[in-house]
Amino acid sequence: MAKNKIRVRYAPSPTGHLHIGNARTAIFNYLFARHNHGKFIIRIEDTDTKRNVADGEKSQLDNLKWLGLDWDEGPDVGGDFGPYRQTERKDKGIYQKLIDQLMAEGKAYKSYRTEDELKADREEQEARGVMPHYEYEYEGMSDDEIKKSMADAEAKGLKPVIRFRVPKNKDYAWDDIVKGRVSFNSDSIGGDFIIQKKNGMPTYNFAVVVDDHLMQISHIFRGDDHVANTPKQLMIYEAFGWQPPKFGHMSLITSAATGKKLSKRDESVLQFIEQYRKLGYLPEAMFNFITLLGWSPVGEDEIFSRKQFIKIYDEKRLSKSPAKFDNKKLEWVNNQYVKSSDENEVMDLALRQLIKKGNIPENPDAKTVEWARQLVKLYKQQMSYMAQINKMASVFFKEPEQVSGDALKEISNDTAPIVLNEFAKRVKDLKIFDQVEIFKTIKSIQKDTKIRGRKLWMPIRIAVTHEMQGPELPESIELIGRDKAIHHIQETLKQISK
RNA sequence: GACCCGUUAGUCAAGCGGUUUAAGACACUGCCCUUUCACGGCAGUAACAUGGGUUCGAAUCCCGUACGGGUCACCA
Repeated sequence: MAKNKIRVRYAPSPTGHLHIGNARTAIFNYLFARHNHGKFIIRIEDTDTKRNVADGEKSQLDNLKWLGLDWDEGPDVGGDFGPYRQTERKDKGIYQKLIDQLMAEGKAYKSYRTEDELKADREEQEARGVMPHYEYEYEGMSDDEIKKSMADAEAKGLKPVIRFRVPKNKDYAWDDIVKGRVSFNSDSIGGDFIIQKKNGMPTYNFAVVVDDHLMQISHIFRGDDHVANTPKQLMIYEAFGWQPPKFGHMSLITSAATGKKLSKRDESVLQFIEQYRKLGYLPEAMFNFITLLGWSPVGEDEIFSRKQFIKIYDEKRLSKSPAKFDNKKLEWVNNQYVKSSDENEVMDLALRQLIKKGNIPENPDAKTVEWARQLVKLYKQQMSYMAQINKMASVFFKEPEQVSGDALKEISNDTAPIVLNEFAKRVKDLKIFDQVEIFKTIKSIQKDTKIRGRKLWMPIRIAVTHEMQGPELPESIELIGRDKAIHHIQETLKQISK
């Protein structure tokens, strides 16, 4: 690419774990940068010091790395445009200088209206049915009167915020990369907005503009919820005479349950990457799934590696309409990866889940590890995320509950007890207890009893595993072990003989 | 309430005025495979929100309506 340098950023605030929506924003910026051989930058927007949490930044970065992202500049790796935390930039006086400039040019001013007053205004406006907005507090005053009003406020001990003087009745428009032409009239954005808080911190709308400009950001991909911020930011670019970057506002991910944008309170969807990570989802699969939420490739394939995504990524294919988060599809994608992934990777993750749940000891011996390996291999075809192994294979670890529901119906007949009695008896006498012999045993029962097919296999499956579905039966029985298998069968026989 | 935006099957989506009797995937249903279930293979059900235009021709362009969403903080 020979055009201007492509530089994009992901700018999280360190207020908590990496959210799915933010992860998606990060991924699309990353993909855009890598596809175009540009730079991907991380900047920490920590100007709201009250909301910052201790490990927020670290958690964000860790989870991004887990997803397979890497960046060229950022708080942890440095770069030529640092510092990469807004609080540090503030300490360097970067914002103050610019704010002073705006004030000197009459494009910003000190505002002394208190938060209580503003709140009252808003309530009154809302009651009147108009959009809540700030009304210019010096309306109609001469320069001298303004000066006096400010002096009076200072005398009362009020601390000012700095507001940006919004131009009257002026249209601000841009060609959005995903939405097309979007336009706002300056009168509809809520009045002169604050660019510096009472405590001296710049506000988001001001700091982003300053930093994006200073960091030479060329494109901004962010969530749809930022559309309304864009005209404000455009005004600031204009006030400084800076060239704004290109904007792309991506549709939001919504909850299938509520239809609303994913919010932290919505418990129908796991919201944080961290949670998926803990459940043993594969990072490649998460990357794959998230990328397909609101973006689609040209062909008909759905499974792509990170490298392939980088190659085929095209920001013009970002969707305009919001996408609901579909858990089933997520699980399907994960299962695709589990099935085709490296055995050791899956094994490793699954082992950790087994240990976490206490199903195998903290430091398993070689024999247990080998046994677990067989177990994981057995369930690999049907697992989506690794934590499922604990439930899927629960029969291997604890005494199963009574057979019930469809499974009970399945074995409530005359032939089931015959099969089970025979199987228990013959298995007991087996010289070698392995899957080959178990298979032969089942066949021999068929031969002698003439019971076959589902009526033969299902009772055994249900009695031994208490599940109606699962991996290869002989192999499963071998792994469960002879004593346990026989015990389960006897318990089941007791239950159905009543 | 105001301002912005969106609307193809249950869900994700392709589609960019004629090649569309509208792809593909998830989910669902059925069949096949495996002397069982699952996995896998094959097949099937199912959609252009609505009313007007424009045009020889509209899912595709324009306008209205309905519905959905986003934003209106000294949060980002």
